[in-house]
Amino acid sequence: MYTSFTSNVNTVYTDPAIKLQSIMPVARKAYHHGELRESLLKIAEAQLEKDGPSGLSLRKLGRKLGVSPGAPYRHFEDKDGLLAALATRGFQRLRTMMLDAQEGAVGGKERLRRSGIGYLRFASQHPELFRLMFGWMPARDVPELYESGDAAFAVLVEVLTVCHEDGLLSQDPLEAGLLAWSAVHGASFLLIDDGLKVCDMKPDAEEVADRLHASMWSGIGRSRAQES
Amino acid sequence: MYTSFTSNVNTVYTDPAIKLQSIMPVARKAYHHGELRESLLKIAEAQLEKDGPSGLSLRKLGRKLGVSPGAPYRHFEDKDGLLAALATRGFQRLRTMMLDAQEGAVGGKERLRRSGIGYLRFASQHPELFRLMFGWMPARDVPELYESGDAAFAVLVEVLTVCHEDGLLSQDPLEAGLLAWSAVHGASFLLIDDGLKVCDMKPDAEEVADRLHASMWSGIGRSRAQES
DNA sequence: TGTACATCAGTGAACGCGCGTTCACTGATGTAC
DNA sequence: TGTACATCAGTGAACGCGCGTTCACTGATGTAC
Repeated sequence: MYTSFTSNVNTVYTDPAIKLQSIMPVARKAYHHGELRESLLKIAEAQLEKDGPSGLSLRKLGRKLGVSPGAPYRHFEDKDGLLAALATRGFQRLRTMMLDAQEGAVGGKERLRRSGIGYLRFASQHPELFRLMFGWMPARDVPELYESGDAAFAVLVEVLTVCHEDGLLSQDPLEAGLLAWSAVHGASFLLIDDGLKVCDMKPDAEEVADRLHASMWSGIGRSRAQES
Repeated sequence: MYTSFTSNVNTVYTDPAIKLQSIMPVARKAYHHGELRESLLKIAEAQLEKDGPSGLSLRKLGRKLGVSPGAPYRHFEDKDGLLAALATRGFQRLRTMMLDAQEGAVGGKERLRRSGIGYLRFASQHPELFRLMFGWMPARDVPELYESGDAAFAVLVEVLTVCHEDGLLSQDPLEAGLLAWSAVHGASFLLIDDGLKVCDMKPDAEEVADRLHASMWSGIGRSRAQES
C-alpha cells in the first residue's frame, strides 16, 4: 500500500492527472465500486439494527453507498435475496459465537453453559438480525439458509451428545435439547424485547445464561431427597 | 331487528324508496358504519395473520370495510395506535387462554403445566400477533400495553407462588419463573418458526408443553442418587 | 311529540413520499492472441 | 508489450404502486327544550 502510494507520487511531475487521483482517492468516484456486495451486506445489517426491517430498502442502501438504485441488482436477485444472505450469515456467526464461547472449556456441562452465553450474547448484540433469522421466511426457497440454521443448532446437539456420553444426562440428548434450546431461545427474545424487567433482572447475557443453566440442570422441582 | 324489518315492509305501498332500502339492506350503504373500531381491529388481525406486519395498512383495512381512507383516523390516532390496540388485546387474550387452560386443575404443578399449554396454544393459533406483541414497540408510550403484558406474566408468577407455598419448588418462584417463561416463550417461537423440525418434533402445542414441563421440573442433569 | 342544534362519524380528493424493479446505456476490466 | 473484444458492474431515468395522513365537507345521531 505505502510503496504503491510513493511510486504514484514519483509520477506526479510527468502527469498531473495521476497526481490528483493518487492524492485524493476518496473524492474520485470510481465507476466500479469493487466490493459492492460486501458493502451492501454490511450497511444493510447496520440499517436493520438501526431502524428495524421496515427501515431497510435497497434504494436507501444504494444511496448510502453512493451508488445508483439499480446497482444492488447486480449482486442480489431482489430484496428477498439480500435478506436471505443477511440471515444466512447471521446463522453462521451465531454458530461461530457459540463455538468461540466454548473455547478452553472442559466437560460437557461447562461447554453447554458457555454455548448458552454465546447464544444470548449474539441475540443481545444483534437483536434485529436475530429476529430476522428466526421470524422471517423468504418467498423463494434458499437452501443455504436452512443449512446454516441447522449448523447452528448442531452445535447444541453436539455438546449435549458429549454430556450424554459422559453419563451426565438424565434423558435423551434431543429431549434435553428441546428444553435447552427453548430456554436459551426464549430468554434471548425476552432479553432483546425488554421482557426480563418483569423478572427483576438486568439484561445481562452472561447472568441470564448462568441462571438458566443452573435451573435447567437441576430442575425447578424439589426432589424426594430434598423433601423434609 | 325482525320487527323493524316488517314494519318497514308495511310502508312499502306508500313509499317505494323505502321498499328498496328495506329489501336490500346490504346494498344500501349506511353513512355511519356503526362498529368501525371493532371491525377494524378484527379485520386487522386477520390481515396481520395472513400477510404479516408489512401487509397491514390502514388504507387496505378501510377498503376491505368499504370505508374511506380517512375513516380509521376517527378511532385511532395513527397506525401505531391500531397496532398498540391489537397487541394490548393480544396480551389480554393470552392471559385468558392461560387461565382457561388451568380450569379444573388441582395443584400448582398441574396448573403450571396447563398454563404452558395455554401459552403455546395461543402462539400457535396467532403467530403473527404473538410476534407483534413481543417484537414490536410503539414509538409513543402506551401504558395499557405494558399493563396487559405484565398481567399475562402475572399468571405465571401466581402459579409458581402456589407451587412455592406448597413446598414443591427447589428455588425462589422468580428464579423458577425465569426458566419456565423462557422455555415456554422460546418453544412458542420455535413452534411458529418451524424450528422444532430439527428436534424431530411435530409442532403440537400440547406435546411440546408436556415434554418441556417434565424436563424442566426434574432437570436434565443426572442427580447423585441416579449415578450408578 | 316536534323542533333546533351541537356533536359525531363518516367522505373523497389531495399531498408528498419512498419503494421495488426494469431497461437501454456506458465505462472499466480481463483475456486471447 | 500492445491491441481487439467480450464480459461485467455500474448509471440514471422511468414505471407504477400503495402508503400515511390531512382537510374541508356532509350526513346521521343524540339531546335539550
